[in-house]
Amino acid sequence: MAEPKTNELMEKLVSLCKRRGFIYQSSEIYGGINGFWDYGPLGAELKRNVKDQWWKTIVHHRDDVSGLEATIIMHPEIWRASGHVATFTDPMCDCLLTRKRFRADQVDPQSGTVYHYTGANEPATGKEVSEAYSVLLPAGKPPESARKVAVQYYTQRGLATPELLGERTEKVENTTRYNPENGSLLTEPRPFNLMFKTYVGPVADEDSIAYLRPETAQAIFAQFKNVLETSRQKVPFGIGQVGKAFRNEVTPRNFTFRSREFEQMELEFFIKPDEAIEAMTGSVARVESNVWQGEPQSDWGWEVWHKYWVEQRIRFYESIGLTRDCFEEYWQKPDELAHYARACVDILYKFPFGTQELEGIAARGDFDLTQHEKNSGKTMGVFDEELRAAWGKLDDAKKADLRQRYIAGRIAALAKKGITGDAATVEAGKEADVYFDKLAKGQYIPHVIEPSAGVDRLILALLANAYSELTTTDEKGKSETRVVLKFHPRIAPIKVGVFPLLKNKPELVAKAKAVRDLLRPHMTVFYDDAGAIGRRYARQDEAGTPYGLTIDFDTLGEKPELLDTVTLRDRDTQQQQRVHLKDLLPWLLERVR
RNA sequence: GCGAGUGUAGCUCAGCCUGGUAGAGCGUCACCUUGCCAAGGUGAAUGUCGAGGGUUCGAAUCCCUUCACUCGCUCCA
Repeated sequence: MAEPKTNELMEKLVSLCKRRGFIYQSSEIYGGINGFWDYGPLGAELKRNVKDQWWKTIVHHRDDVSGLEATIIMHPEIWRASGHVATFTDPMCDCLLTRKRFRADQVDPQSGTVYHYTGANEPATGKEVSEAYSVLLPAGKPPESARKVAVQYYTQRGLATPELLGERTEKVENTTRYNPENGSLLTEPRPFNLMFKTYVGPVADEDSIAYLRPETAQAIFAQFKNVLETSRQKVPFGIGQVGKAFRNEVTPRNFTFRSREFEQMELEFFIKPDEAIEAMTGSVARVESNVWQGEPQSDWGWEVWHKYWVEQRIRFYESIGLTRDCFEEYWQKPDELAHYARACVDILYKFPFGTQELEGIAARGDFDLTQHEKNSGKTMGVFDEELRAAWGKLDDAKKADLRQRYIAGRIAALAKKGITGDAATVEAGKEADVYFDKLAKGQYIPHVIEPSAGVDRLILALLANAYSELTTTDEKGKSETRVVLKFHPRIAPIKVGVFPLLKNKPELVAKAKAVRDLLRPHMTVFYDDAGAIGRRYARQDEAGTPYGLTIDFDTLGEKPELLDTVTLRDRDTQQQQRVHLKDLLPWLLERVR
């Protein structure tokens, strides 16, 4: 994937973004700051359009989704409940020889003989390195292999033919200070805090620590009950949110693709557990592969809902101009899934720098709400009158069948955690008692499907997708390459450019300004009278403006039958048509929204 | 965080090796011109040479430090 051509495209994109005002480096006048990017005039419009389109599609155009806008700083307990405090603060250490990084708590303990050195020198040149180093030699291996590793280390420090100094040995047991692969000493474990930390209130002490949210999802879970109450929604329903999130990434890379401050568009869609569906409808619908599942049905379990949302999300991308062949779907394999996930699909976009994740659609079970119920002590369950009624009519055989399958599922889950045999059977039985007791009363904790998209990487995908070059050759044989950004009209920062054919004719200028004023309440319009008309078209092509309007002498009535008509030029085809002013607004609105 | 490379006008880059006080093309702006695809003319603006320090009579140029970007490791719950 690292062909020069692709890097070239990224370089062109980066410089275009700056030149035309899509994306700038944050704090550029002070030398920039790693992992932060600003959106310029065109970028701000583009991003706004994309977020609006998501919001319209997910929230406004559906009855079963409500919106939320939560704060960036939340109670720190939220991040303990979600597991972020634990997983985002693991100490890490690096191999001093190969630079490979390890989680300090995941290094396998080893025993053997440690060979310590105080340094090394090079008799031929008199150079000396006085850094201490040591190598762990597993029992049974010859001492030469330890020395060989040490020699490699000092060679990296600038000695061509190092002679080791101050060798001494030491027996150790169960140490985690050495690389299991080559015996090299590791660096001291250092904390890697991927959450941005701050302090709430004037006193910066341990008790006032708070975090900038590393994802927007948790706020939705934390406000789940409030939204359920006030929106009068019933499961299945969703809560959507667009907002900033922050991660102290080790290495921000690939322009805005991995930034430390970024924006997410997340939906948490809450559904009934499969057992409840089965109790109410008799069976749970199955996924038929590669078949569109149609509109939501009452017998959908999590698998069909998951598939449904994958399809919905791809349709969204199609609606803003990304075709299916830009994507790859990656269904995570069972052993890759995070502990809380039942399934996860990554929608990958074929970026110039590689095929990378644009959106993840995870089936998270009831993990998050359960965690918050446990940590907050507040119930996250819902009550379903119909479920209670349906449960009352179930025969005992069906109940026993459901319970048996549930227990089998729990035993499998416990086995993953290392709990097996009688202990697992007993534990699963206890869980089943609690769970089915509640189901019988019509109570359950909803499960969730989470389509989670990164706005900034979507913007990058849209820019890469829109980028095209057009090479023209004039009559003198001089060829010229111009850039055209082929944004879908829905997301284009500027919808229409308005140009008087000539700027030294006041009637044309006045009429063009009138046309601009006619359209401006309804869409972004850019008026331009500088330079030749072709130049103005080209400038708008580069900004991705889908339509250009030219006001000429016919508009003013030079040919009476053409009075009040304008030339409408299409960015992608360069074709022109004449449109009457009275038809103009509906014609444009139909295409830009 | 490690290693390599890069950093000069809004953009693309020359100048650096061999120190002598900064240039080109494109773009931008103004005026003229221009009857539909970056036409032409005239004029103009724009640089703490990424930042800080050092060597030197003198630093874009040599040295050190630092920041940012690109690539390779690593990380991406």
